Amino acid sequence: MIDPRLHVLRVLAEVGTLTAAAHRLGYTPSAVSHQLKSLSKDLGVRIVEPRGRGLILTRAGEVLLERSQELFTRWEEIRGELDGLDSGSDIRSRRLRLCGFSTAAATLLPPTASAVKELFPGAEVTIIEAEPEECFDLLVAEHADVAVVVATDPLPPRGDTRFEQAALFSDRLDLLVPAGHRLARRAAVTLSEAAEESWILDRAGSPYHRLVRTACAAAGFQPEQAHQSREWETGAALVSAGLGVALIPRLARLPDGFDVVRVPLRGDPVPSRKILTGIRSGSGSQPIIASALKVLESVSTELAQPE
Amino acid sequence: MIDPRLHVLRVLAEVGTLTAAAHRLGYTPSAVSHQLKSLSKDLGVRIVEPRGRGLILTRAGEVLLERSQELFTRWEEIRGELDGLDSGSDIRSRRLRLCGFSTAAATLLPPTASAVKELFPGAEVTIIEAEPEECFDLLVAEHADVAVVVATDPLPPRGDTRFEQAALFSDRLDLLVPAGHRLARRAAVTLSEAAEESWILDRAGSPYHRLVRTACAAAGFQPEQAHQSREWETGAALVSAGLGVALIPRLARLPDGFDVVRVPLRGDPVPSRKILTGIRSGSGSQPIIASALKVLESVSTELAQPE
DNA sequence: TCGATCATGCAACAGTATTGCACGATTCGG
DNA sequence: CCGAATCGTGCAATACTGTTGCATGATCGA
Repeated sequence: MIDPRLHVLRVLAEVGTLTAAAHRLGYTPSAVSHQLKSLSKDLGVRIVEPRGRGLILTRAGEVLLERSQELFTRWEEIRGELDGLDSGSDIRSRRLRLCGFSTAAATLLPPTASAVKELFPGAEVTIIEAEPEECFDLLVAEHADVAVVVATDPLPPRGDTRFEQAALFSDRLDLLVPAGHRLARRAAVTLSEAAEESWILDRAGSPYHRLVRTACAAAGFQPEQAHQSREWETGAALVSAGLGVALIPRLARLPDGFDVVRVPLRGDPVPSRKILTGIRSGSGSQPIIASALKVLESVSTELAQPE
Repeated sequence: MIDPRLHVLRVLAEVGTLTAAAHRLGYTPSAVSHQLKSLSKDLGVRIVEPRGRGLILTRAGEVLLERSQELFTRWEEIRGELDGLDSGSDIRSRRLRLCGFSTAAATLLPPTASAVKELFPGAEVTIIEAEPEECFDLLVAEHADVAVVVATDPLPPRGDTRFEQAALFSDRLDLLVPAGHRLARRAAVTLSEAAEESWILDRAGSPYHRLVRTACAAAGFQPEQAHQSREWETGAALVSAGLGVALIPRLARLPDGFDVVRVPLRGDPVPSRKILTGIRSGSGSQPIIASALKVLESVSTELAQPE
């Protein structure tokens, strides 16, 4: 509704080079170049200028971006208002697209989807699994309406007026140990009790790696990284083989067949990762989106409740 | 920048039938039908519904129109802000398109254009002659930036938030009489002194016809219409031939060679037609448009001054 | 009831946007 | 200091969205 070329401009402002922006948007550099050129021509104002071998926004470009955000927000509000009063017409029903990182997509979103479908009969609910940073791209591109992401991630734009973010719940971390481990029988342990263990982490630089290091630092030690794993499943396999211990979010379900034990952590604060929701600014006025957020909340407390 | 389909919807709301809207927009009915359909699909809301053999807006359509106007206004403001701070880049210079009814296009706009061109070197200034009602269409379609119209015209949407209208000046009306007429030598006359004359007017229903009748009614008589003329020039020819008298705005210049005399009118109020300017709401923040309005004002007082 | 007016759907078409590739400019590593 | 890599841009070919023209069914006025 609002000129999509503004999205292109915004991505360019973030990444700094036209090529990277194009890649992220699924266009070719040539296309992005033309879009910006035509936008600039339509406005009669120069909005980008070469800086090194990349492009930066001119003052006009920055102002354009800054001010136009209000348009997007306002538009989402209007959409919401429209949905609200269009009682019962099902020209194409409602449509809701939920996106989230893998764990969320597997555990949180399916029950949410079916609950929303019950509240809005005839609505079409889609689930998209995507990396957290990708999620926000999906939001702006209108390929998704609600995002569920991990707060710790590198690029959840903070204070970005494009989005409204809200804390959903804290996903507590459990200590994952082999079946025969000295801590396996304990009802709960503090993180520092595992300070001397060998640790299985994601590779350095990854969001999860940072999360674990931060938690351990808060407990007063540096984990010794013995092995790397990206997926919970491989991590569990390594733990099961006695190669070390790991932290795993309560939400992450493991396949059967691993000889491992989840030991709840206690402490103050209790180690956890923060899950939050994101929507396009203003889109919360759309009934189906508002209701999705509500359902998400009840679903997540329900999942987090069992200890 | 804002979705142009909203313009289509607005015109439809005004005229009531898709075919008429299409005709006014220069599209075929088929195209308009598809535009509305795609808009409706994108929104997931029914925005028009059949009423008789025309279409009317649903409640959602009305709200959409009402609320989206703010977007257009805001966008114009942003444009203005951009133009303001883009100091000295001439990527395509500024561009200004003035539109006005025939007399204005002939007398008011040319000096305005050249004055603006001096203030904004390298700016490209265009003049478009158009009927007053057409002028507003040109504004919304972004084919023109400033309109100069006669207030008396049938469809200058009053209180329409799409436009900002401002009184420019009062164009006094002169009495046009043949050279040897009994009033020809007078320095000024009241309108009622010509009550018994034969009158040359535009055809009934035209804006000018209404204007003259209103003026005469204020002076206490009904003009007897002897002949019809659409253009000032033919009217002057008829007057010159002794077939009657006419009212002609001070602004309207007549070609040489007619044996006619302009006699200024006096009275309270002095018979005149009101000229006003129109711009898209918010676009007044664009420096070149603001300056055009300013220049227009000084140009018109200058033209109206000589007696 | 007949004729006129209207909105809509479908296939053909036109115009716009995108792609792929080549070129010139800039930067970084050795 | 130089070569390789990366970047943005322009041009012709292509793909696509949006428009046209016409036929159809529906509604209204006389």
